Amino acid sequence: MARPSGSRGARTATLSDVAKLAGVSVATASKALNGRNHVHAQTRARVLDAAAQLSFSPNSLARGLLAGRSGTVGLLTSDLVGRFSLPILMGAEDAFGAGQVSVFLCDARGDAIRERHHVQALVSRRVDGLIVVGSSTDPRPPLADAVDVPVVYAYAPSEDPEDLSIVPDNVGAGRMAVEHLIACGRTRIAHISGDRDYSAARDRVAGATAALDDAGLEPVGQVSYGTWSEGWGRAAAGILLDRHPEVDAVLCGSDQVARGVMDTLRERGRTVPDDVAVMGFDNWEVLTTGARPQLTSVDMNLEELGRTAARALFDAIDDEHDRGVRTMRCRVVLRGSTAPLN
Amino acid sequence: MARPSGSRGARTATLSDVAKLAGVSVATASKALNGRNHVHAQTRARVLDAAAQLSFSPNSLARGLLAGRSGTVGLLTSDLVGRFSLPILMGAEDAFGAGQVSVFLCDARGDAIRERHHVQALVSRRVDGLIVVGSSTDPRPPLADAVDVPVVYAYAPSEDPEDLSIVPDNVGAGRMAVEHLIACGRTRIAHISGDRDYSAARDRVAGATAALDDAGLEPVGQVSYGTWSEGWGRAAAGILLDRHPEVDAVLCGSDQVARGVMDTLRERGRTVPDDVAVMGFDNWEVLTTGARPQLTSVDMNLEELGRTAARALFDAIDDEHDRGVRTMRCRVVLRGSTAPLN
DNA sequence: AAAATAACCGAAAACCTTTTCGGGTATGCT
DNA sequence: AGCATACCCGAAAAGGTTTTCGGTTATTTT
Repeated sequence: MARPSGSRGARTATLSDVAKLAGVSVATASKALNGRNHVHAQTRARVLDAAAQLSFSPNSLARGLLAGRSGTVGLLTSDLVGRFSLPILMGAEDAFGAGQVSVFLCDARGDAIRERHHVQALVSRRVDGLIVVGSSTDPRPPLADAVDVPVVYAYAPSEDPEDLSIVPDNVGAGRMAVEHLIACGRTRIAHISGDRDYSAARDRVAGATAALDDAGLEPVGQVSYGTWSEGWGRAAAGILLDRHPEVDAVLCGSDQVARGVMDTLRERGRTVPDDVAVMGFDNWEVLTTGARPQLTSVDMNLEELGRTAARALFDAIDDEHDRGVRTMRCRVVLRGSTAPLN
Repeated sequence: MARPSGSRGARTATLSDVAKLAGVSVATASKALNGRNHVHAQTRARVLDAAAQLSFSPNSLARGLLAGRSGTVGLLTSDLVGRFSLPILMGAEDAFGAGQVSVFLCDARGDAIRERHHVQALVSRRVDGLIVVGSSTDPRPPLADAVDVPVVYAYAPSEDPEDLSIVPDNVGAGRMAVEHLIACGRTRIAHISGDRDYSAARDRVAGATAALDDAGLEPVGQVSYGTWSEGWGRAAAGILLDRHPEVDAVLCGSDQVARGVMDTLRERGRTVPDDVAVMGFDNWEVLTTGARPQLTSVDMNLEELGRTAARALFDAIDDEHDRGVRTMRCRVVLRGSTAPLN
C-alpha cells in the first residue's frame, strides 16, 4: 500500500500504455486524445476507451517541456496577511482557472530575499508569466532579476513606467464618494482619513477635495490623518463634533475608521443617517454589514482587478504588450448609513 | 522586443549551452552545478562561471519528468472568500516554500464540478501531494476521483476515517474559554453561540458546557444559537440582560457575535470587563483590536494548522503514512474584555 | 483495370536534465 | 619501469509527449 487509494501498485499510465491497449501507435493515440484530425472515428473511440480504462492523465511536464511553455503562471504576493491580496488573488485564480492555466502561489512576506528566492523558483519552473501583487498602493521596485517572461503588477504599481501595472482608482473613489454624499443633499462634509503615509489615503483625499471644489463646497474642517483603525475614527470624530457640530456627513478613510466614527456619533446622540451621513472605503463586508445602520462604502473592485491583471498577462504572453499604469473603476455600495435628506 | 526585459532575443539558456561555454560535456556540467563529487574544483568553477554568465536556470519540468516527482503540491480550497482559508493557506505555503516545493493554488468556490476539474488538472501536473482545505469544520466527502498521490484534509475533515485530516479543536476551545472566565473569577457565565448548523458552534458549546460542569457551575440561561453576526449578538444580549441581569460573563460564538454583545452591554450601561466579561472565538484581528475594550478571544491557530498539514503531507509523500483526525490545540489571546474580578 | 487521390497510421525526432557506466589520464606504489 | 589505483570526464539512455513526414490501405476516377 504505497498510496492511499487507486494505486494498484502500478505507476500511473502513460500514453504508450494507452496506445498498446488500443492497439495503435503512440502518435495515433496522441492525435486521438487531442482531437487532431486524420484519425478514424472508430480508432479514436478505441483510444478514448483505453484511456478511460487506464484513467490516463497526460503528463503536463512532458507536454510543457516539448511545447516550451508550461501553462502555469506565478502569483507573487508581498503580504498575504493584508486584507487586499486575497480578493485580487481570487480574481486572478478565477480568470486563469477558466483557461488551462494553473497558478503557483508565492508569498514573500514583505521580505526581498524571500521574493528573489521565489522568483528564481518560478523561473526554474518555466512559468509563462508573473503577477506581482503589492501590499499597498504605493509604487514598488520592479523585480530585480532579469525575468524572461511578462510581468504584470497588481495593486502596487511598478516604479518603472515601462512595466504594466493595474491599480485601484483611489482618486476616483474619493471623488465618487463625495459626489454620492452631495447627491444625498449633504453640504457640510468632513473627511477623516487614514494613515497619511499611504498613497491610498492621500489619493482618496485628493479626489474628495476635487469633487467638493467642483461642487463649489468648502470642506468642513481640515482633513485629518491618523491610522487605519476604529480607535482613530472614534477619537477624530470626537474632535470633529467639538469643533464643527454643524457637520452633516463624514467621509472616512476606510471602513474601520467609519466604524469608529459611527460609534462616537451614537454616543454623542447623533443619528445616522438622518443627522449625519457616514461613508467608508474598501467595502469590507464584516465591517459594513455589521454596522448599525449598515455602512455605505466604496468598493475598490479588487476581484475585478485581479481578473484584469490575469487577462492582461494572457495578452502579454501572446505578445500583445501594454505598458504603463491602468486604473480600475470602483463603485459605491449603497447601504443605510447614507440616505437623502428630506 | 519579444519580452519585457533581459530577452536578448535568445531563448533561455540550457544546460548544454552552459557546457559548451565551459568546454565540458553536459554530464559534467550537471554534476558541477548539483554539487556532485567526481568533478575537479577548477572545472566546477568554470561551469559555475558559465552558468552565471548565461544566467542559467535549470528546467524543473525536465528534472521532474526524469525524477518522477515534480516538487509541487496542490492546495485546493473550497471557498477562498471565507475567513478561514487564508491563514491555513499561509501556513502551508510557508512550510512548503521553506523546502523546495512550489504550491498550486486552486479555488473550487464551493462547486463540485470545478473541484473535479481542478483535481484533474493537478493530477495532470503530477503534483506530489494535495491539501484539501474545507470551508467549515463539518466533514466533507473525500475526493471522488482515484487520486494517486497522498491527500491531507485541513479544517474540514474527510468523511472517510481512513484519510488524514487536521482540524481545529473546537471542543477544546470552548473548554479553554470557560476555564479562562472562571480563572477571572466569573461564576455566572452565559453563552451566546453562532449558527447551530455549524459543527464549530456545537463543538464549542459542548466544550464550554463540559468545563462549566467540571467546575460545578450552572450556565446562566440557555445557550442561544443564531447567526455569525453582530446583529445576532446585539439581539441576543438584549434578551439575556432582560432575563438574567445577574450575568457576569458572556462567552460568544465568534468575535462578530462578541462585538454585537459588547454594543448592547454598553447601551445598557454595563461596563466591560468590570461588570461583565466578554469573550469571543477566532481572534479576528480587525474585530478584536477594534473593540472597546479590546476583545479577548480564542485563536484557533489556523496558520499552524496549515503548517502542520504541510508537514503531514511531506511525511505522507515519503511514505510515512498517518490516518485519522488530528486536532490542533488553540490558545486564548488575552485582551481587555476579560479581567480578574477583585 | 490502372492510376490517382484521399484517408489513415506509425517511426522517429525533439524538448532538457540526470544518472550510469565505461574510458582515459595522472599519481602512487612496488 | 610497470602496474594498480584514484580521479575526472563524456557518451548515452531514460523520462512522456507532440509533431512531422513518409508509408500503407481504401476509395474514386478515367
